[in-house]
Amino acid sequence: MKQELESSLQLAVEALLAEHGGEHDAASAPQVVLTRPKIREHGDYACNIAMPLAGKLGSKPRDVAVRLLELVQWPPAVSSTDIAGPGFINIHLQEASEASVLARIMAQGNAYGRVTDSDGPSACVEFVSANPTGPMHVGHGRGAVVGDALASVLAARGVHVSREYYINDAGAQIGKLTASMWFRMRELSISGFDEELPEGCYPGDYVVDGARQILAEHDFGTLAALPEDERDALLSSLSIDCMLAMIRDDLAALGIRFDTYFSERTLHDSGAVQGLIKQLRDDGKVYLGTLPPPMGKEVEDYQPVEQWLFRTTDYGDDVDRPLAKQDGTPTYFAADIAYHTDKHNRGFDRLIDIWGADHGGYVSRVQAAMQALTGKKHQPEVVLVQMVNLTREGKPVRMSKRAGTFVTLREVVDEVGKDAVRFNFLTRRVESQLDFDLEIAKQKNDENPVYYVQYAHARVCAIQRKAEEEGVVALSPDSVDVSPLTSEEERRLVRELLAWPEVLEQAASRLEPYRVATSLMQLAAGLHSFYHKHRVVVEDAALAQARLLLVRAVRQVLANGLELLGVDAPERM
RNA sequence: GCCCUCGUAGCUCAGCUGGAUAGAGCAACGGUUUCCUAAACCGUAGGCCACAGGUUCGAAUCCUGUCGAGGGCACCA
Repeated sequence: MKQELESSLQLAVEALLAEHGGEHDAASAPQVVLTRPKIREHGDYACNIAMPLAGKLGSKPRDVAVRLLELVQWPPAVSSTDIAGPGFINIHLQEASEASVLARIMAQGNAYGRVTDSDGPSACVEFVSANPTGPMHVGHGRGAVVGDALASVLAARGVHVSREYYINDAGAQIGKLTASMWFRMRELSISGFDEELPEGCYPGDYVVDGARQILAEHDFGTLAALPEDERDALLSSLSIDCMLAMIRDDLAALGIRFDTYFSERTLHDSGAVQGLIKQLRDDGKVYLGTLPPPMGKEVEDYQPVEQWLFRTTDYGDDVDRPLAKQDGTPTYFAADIAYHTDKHNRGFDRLIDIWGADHGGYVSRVQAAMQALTGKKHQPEVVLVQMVNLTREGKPVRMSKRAGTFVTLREVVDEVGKDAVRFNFLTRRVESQLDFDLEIAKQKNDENPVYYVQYAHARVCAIQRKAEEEGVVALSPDSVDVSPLTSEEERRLVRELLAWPEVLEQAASRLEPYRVATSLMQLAAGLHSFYHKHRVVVEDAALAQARLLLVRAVRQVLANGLELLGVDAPERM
């Protein structure tokens, strides 16, 4: 509907420009964009096109608007238009065409607002990608929830989505994990063991649990008898599996599953990383050079060394970036561009990465590298998720992985519940830092917006049960006369439902899943407000049928939205 | 020193590819339950949109600067 209206107006704009002739032609016509006014009196859609056009033509905005309305050929659904304010064109739609949305929602069900497109673009959505060296913290959880919901929203709009977890199972941190595990295994197995945990190792209890699990399946004596490098290789693999199993379990508790777990190690083992570096060297995109010492940070051990540097400055980065460390092994950056190249080669049209804000400085170099390799700009598309400040009763909960004092994501999910965690993480834009208070999120009261939306859903279910009790049988949606729905509250609900596809479209195109959550809160508010003013199960059979259809449609859209967010839609609360 | 994000009601946040009177929840105050779930609803109060310039017919929104918060800045991931 919106597009129909826009193209109608666009034709009128072009006609108006033609009237003026001269240097104005259709190609120079400003783009007509309709908006939904905040104020109801301003119609269902509003357009500001007369203002910029007036500037172009040297006449008054209101005169331009008048002439446009003379020229335009509206689709039949338009009931009236008017010109308001400095020159806004306000468009009012016929109620019938609005209300027919109810039958459409019931016919389409879960598909309402969705787009299915077998030729649609494919996208790899990479998120979480936490090191398999310990449990996930709350910040990981936010990225996980945002990534998961974003993937769902994209899928709902015709994108063929694959959810992917990049396992950082190579590098020094894994060595630390392995050493920590071996320490705990010896501690558990050797009587009178009194060594101190080595510097840099992970002190958390989860390591002890992991060590116990591995010992349950592997004999300590056999392990101890192995040559050290052989034992390290085996233990690091077992440790990673163990940590990954824990992470998957934590993700499952949040209702998240991935299509692919991609191991960084395989990129090294297959020679993909070295191959990439060689290729870049052959292409002259890499050179041997020395980087200046980093600014603003105390670095005692800086020493100028020649390194293989990627010319990312040619593609908008601040400095060239090293691909290999002093000891010759590839940097994380080298592996990561090999990884992104792999994704690109797998044929994805879009690469979308959800990263924590602490990786913000990393964006331009990966985009630069990928542009150098594929020629595509802004690839990957990176969504930076800001930090979560965990508090309890307003006091910050200090977290340190090294000290082993952090609150894990799992503890929070267990304490607060999956739905509350997910919804709270999804009601805010990712750019804003998020305060998450354990005591507030735990309360099952109105400080928790998730219950507000879920309650609206449960409430419709209660109405449906009541209708059934009273012997009111819902007619086929097509045969319900919706003309009795004339009150302010009813019309508001219809308008909210009508806007739903646009909400999904915007959430997908802007990579902003929070729009779904805020939209659901508005719909829920409309439902609650309606509920208190009007009864559904009433004597007047025609009215009862119309209202029943309305609330069923509301329920359907609430359920659709909650499903996208991964939040349950309970029938009773 | 440089780069990124943020600064809107007492609190948590929407509104930001420029539009009409800056919104919601919580907290505060007052009201609503013979009636489909009060986890709800209705009302009142609450604002120099951090600050200062600029662009524009029009700026919370765009640009520049200042201040403040968070994150980042070779050989970690």
